[in-house]
Amino acid sequence: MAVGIEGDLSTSHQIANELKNEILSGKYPPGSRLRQEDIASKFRASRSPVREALRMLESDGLINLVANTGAWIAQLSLAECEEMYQIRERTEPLLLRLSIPNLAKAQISQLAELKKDMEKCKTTEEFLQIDREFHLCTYSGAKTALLHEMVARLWNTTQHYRRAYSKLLEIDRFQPAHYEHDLLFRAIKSGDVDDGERILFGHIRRTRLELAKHPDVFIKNVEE
Amino acid sequence: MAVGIEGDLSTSHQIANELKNEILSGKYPPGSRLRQEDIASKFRASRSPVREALRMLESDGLINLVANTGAWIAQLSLAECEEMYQIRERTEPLLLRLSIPNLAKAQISQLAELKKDMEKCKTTEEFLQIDREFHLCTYSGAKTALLHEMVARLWNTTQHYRRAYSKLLEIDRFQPAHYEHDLLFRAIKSGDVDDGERILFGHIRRTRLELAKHPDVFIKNVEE
DNA sequence: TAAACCCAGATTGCATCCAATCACAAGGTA
DNA sequence: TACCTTGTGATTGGATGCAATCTGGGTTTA
Repeated sequence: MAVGIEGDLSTSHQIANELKNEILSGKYPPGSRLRQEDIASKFRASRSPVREALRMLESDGLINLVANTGAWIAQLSLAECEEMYQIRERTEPLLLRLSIPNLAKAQISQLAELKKDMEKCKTTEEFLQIDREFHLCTYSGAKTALLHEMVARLWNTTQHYRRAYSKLLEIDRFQPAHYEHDLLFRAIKSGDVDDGERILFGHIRRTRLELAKHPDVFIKNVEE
Repeated sequence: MAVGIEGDLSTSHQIANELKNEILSGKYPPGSRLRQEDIASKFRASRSPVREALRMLESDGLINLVANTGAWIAQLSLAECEEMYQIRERTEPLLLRLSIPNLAKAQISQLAELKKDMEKCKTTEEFLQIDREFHLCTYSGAKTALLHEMVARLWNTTQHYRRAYSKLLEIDRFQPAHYEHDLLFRAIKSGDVDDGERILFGHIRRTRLELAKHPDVFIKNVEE
């Protein structure tokens, strides 16, 4: 039985959480295989909770399960990644709209802090982390659990590609993102939901178009 | 070992598929409990594949799993259902936009057939079935697997409430839906993606507002 | 030479048993 | 009477063993 730090979660949940963090941190590259036996011995548990954990990760879209064959870290083609971004363009502005009216002053000032941190951060990993915190903070006023879940899923499944793309960029190519973050911040601060939606849409859309300029980051599309 | 009709699927998948159909057909009301042992004996299998099947259904949003406690048919509050519909208002027009340019003539004529069938159908169950087929057919031109999956999930999780709501309506209250379907069909036939998006948005939005007039269909919101 | 076939090792899928946890009712106490 | 405690039955969670299936390399054949 695995003895985790978080004592009262079931073994399968502990395994799922730990694996999720490792996958999002980039420890396993997309397409790499996960063996039940390996994971089980790593966590000193049997394969039963591992299998449950793998199902949870599959429902998060982080891995793909194939019957009688195994589990692989999810991999997106460029077309699929663009699809994800188009969905983000539609859903995240909605989430922002539902959030803005409920944001407290504490959260506005936290956003200001995060924005400053992001502008002066040095490593890709640091940027990814703070950028995620910033956007999730802009959404934190919304009480919509299901939409939050959906958006988190979209972020998680595209995490690998945001990382790969960010590493390719020169420092000065980040400027547009910083400007957009500033504009977004101002719209939020003044409570302008329409402007917030519009800016966020453009922010995600621009990133999608930038991503499409780097097809080398993706597996080639295997359609037909 | 369960011997299903569909021979080459794993036991867990067969169980998941069968349960899914039963849930969508309304056999189990929202909030009712599912016991692993009962399901296992029903399918003449052990609890192992049942547990896997329950995980699959959870990831489809059809049931809720609580650790050490059990599985329940998913239940939405009015607020959560409105949330689902708002997400649908944003994502389905996108899917329609991506579909329209690729629809073949065969599909257009199939849509015409479905529309006629829907106008003259008698029972709620029949309407639900054909309405679903109609809309999924309008999306069938899009090659976006992930977006399709997401939309299917939204339809599945709101199925119970569409049924309950439809049963409450008088026959003549269906008229607006028929008109919207006709307008949608014309937009699709003429390849007008912008008009298609706009009409579909309005169609889903109107249904959301109608639903909100029938709070009795939902559990009361348990927030705070 | 290239393609099809086949077999062994590896890996997943399922059944069964035992442990851990929960829900609920009966009993005791203020 | 109302509330808290406690114990039992029911239910889920996890470990182990075996059967079913897949993967990949070597061999055979056209």
